[in-house]
Amino acid sequence: MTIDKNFDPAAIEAKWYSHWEDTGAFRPERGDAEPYTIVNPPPNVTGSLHIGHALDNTLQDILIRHARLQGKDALWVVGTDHAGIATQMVVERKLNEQQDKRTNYSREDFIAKVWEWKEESGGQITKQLRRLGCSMDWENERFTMDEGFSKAVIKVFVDLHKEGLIYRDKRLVNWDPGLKTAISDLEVETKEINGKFWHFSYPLEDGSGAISVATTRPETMLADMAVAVHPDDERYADMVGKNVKLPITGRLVPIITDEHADPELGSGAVKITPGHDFNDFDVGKRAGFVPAEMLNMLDAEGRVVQTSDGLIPEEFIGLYRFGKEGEKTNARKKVVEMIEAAGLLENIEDRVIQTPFGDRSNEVIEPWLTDQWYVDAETLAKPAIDAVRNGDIDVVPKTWEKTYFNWMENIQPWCVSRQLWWGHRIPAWYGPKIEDGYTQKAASTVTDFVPEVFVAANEEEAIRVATDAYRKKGGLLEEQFVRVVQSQDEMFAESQPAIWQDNDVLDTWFSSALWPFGTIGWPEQTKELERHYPNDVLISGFDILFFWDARMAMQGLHFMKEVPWKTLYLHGLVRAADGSKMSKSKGNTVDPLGLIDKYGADALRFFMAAMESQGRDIKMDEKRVEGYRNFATKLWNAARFAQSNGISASKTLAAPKAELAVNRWIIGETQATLDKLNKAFEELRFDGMADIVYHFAWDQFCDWYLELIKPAYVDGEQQDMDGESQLVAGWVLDQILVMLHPFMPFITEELWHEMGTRSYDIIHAKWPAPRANVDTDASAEIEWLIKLISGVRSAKNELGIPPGTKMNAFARETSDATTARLKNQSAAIARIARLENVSLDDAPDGGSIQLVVDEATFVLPLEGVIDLDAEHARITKAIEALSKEVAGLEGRLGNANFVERAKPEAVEKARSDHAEKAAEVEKLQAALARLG
RNA sequence: GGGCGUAUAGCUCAGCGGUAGAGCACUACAUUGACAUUGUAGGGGUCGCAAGUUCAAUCCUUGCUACGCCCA
Repeated sequence: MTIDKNFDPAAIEAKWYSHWEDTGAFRPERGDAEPYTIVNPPPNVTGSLHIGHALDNTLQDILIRHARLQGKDALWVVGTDHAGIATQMVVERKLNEQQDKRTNYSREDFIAKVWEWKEESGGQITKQLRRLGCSMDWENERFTMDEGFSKAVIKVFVDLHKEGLIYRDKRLVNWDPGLKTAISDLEVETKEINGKFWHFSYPLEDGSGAISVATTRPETMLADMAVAVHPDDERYADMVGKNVKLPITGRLVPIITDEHADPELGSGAVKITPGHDFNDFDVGKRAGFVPAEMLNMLDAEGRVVQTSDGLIPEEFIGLYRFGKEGEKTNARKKVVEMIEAAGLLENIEDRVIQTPFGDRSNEVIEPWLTDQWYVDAETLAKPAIDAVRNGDIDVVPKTWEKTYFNWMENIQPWCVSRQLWWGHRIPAWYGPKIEDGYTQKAASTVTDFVPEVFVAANEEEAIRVATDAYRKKGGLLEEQFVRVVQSQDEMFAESQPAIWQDNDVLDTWFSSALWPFGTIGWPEQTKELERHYPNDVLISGFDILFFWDARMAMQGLHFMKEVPWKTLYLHGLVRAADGSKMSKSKGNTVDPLGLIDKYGADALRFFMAAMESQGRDIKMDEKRVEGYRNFATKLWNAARFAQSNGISASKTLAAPKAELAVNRWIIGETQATLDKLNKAFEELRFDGMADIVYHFAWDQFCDWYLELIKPAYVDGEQQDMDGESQLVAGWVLDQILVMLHPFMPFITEELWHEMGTRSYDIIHAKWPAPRANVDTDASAEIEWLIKLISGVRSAKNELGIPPGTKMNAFARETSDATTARLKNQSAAIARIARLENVSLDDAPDGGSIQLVVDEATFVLPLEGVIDLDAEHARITKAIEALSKEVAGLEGRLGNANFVERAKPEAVEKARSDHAEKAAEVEKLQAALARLG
């Protein structure tokens, strides 16, 4: 086996990934080992891998591979999210392309079509995650709508309902007229748009005058129910209690007082539309209107409908609330025109308006009065707040705690019903109120019909529960049973006791909140559940802290009585090179698969790790990805070099015994690197991890160690490497491969096998634990050698002497230790520093380079080649730089305050630094004097 | 309006109570030798501004400025 001259990532990536997957390498049987668990944020089944996924999943894979190398029973749960709205939109769009539409199908048929789409085109992202090298447990891949998980979702709904933590309520919701569904507060994005502020004059009923109101939404005046003024506003004191006769509708509405009216804004009086404005809803409730009485004037698509008092003129019915692209009708415009025609339009101001938009549809959200299901988030949030406060959940970086607390402490009821077909259908059935009589046929009452609600895990149980309930209330005969129909209309059409299921589905996030336990068996009490809950860490972007993380904390604590994960690690966004947010519409996205094609998955992964410093977004920098591709190439070539020098796979896990200083040194460096790396893992400092391995592999191992042990050429032929160095180099290379494996799984697996026959793949190797000591003598010797070599190289470079020039050296004032080192390292000195002979005799007269290394001065004569002036300048420059440092240290040491009050270590260090540098200055000055 | 974050070399970013580092870029030199996806050497920073604390501040505190994000 010989390593190819060229490193081609593509050639090895597919090979090793399928090997791992085929051999079950991602989930080895380790039932007795300490468990380690991460659940992957389930990507949308419609999704494809974007750069954010690449970051998120790389970080997780690093931790999972590391845990696996540590011998833990590492489980990385993977699956996809059914993504209610997103998926339904995709399939509807496909139908539209064929001049077809969802409503041409029954609910069942449409859902069947979505499943069909999912089987054919969904889950593309799972293939792409494989290309990134993610070592997930594919054998147990989950889907938020698979049978087991759905069971968990239904159970959670039923149980929360039983506990009173889920309830149905009529109140204003954020209604998306584009998608025709309610959405939660989190799915609303407030944006500033340029709008207008219309000032209308509302005449008083008694003809005694008028009151001026201003609004940004004139069309809603059709459903006005009051005019409010501030209780302290003297201007309107005598009007309070009177009625206004609204223009257009002629509705009589009272002038009321409410703190909400801001005396400073406009005239100080505001129109109140409780059915279409969140503030007005509250004002309306305070004024004594119950939600069921509040006037609604819009349908699900935002078109005007008749209010229950029938006062909206016929010409308005069916008009869209305001004009926008594609909507020819415009209730807003018509209202303003009619007000103006009536002479009641006072003026129009330009104004920037905070406007709510649906995050998926980008439609202006309409506050709409409907019955929806709500989760009592406040109650569920409390334990989740405590868990972070008392450290059961460790938030990394800590700065996010404040954001978490702030949101959780002000949490609002969570609207979880969605008017969609794709998703978990709400397990609630409705039936007639017993006191209304279930055989009631009065069609006119159907609209306002308030049903009996039966929440049950399935239809059978719902029938049972409903039957029991009706019998108990005496509405059913003993032999009668409730049956299930499709809708309330069907029930009213027939004179039979019947129930029908809620048509809505649950918010996608309601189900994904159960991911940490629903994927590992719950509600069954499985062994997996016991072993892998709580999960060890959750890695997520901060953008889903509220959507997902916080809700997992709430549901996990409620149903499992334990936190879902011990650590919550939040990372930032990957931004475009210019710092802007990547988005498809801006066209500035970077395709991670393209980067993998170009530089290899290992390079992209290493980039993600290296750039991930806590609490900061990552700016895309393709040059750095390229740099890490170069790093992989470097490693490849180092292994090739090793192989060609008889270095092969280490036979030992422990560091080999070594006599040579260079080997003792590199073993110590390996240990030191490992210590630093382990610490970085503990602290989840991904950038630190990458930095540590990178510099050890490249600087220490390749640039110094391999150069130092490289055998010399004799008569054009390279000599054999000594056996000890072969063993040690093989061992160190193995340690590097293993340490690097979590970051660069593909190249490390390839080289692992190229270096020799192995009894296991590197994915299952043992994390290094050399327990070697740092040999301080050996380290000092090699550090000295490096200083000497660097000094010679640097001097030659500055004096313009070709680096290959061979010279001799004469050492002055050498200590015994230096004399010994010179002897020990003579081969390396000759080969790398190109000093063929280092003599302890006096140097001959004439031009020479003079180097100070510790106590000794090395004189390198080269008659006729040394430019005396240049050498003079070089030494002078060095003296100047050093003298500056010496002066600084002297200043500090001369300061009584420093000597008395600074930490003793600091004073001691200043003293020794000063002595060392002052001595060096002296030696350089002596050298300068000798130069003449 | 409230909260959070960021400001360090030309660029992208680490860092730290003892006067600064990496990668890229730049400059010079090098090549029968693992690697030009390379090597060696080098230049480049009053650490956003101001005040305070301290023997000592790029680091801690406060204020300011600029940019970004979240919530209302």
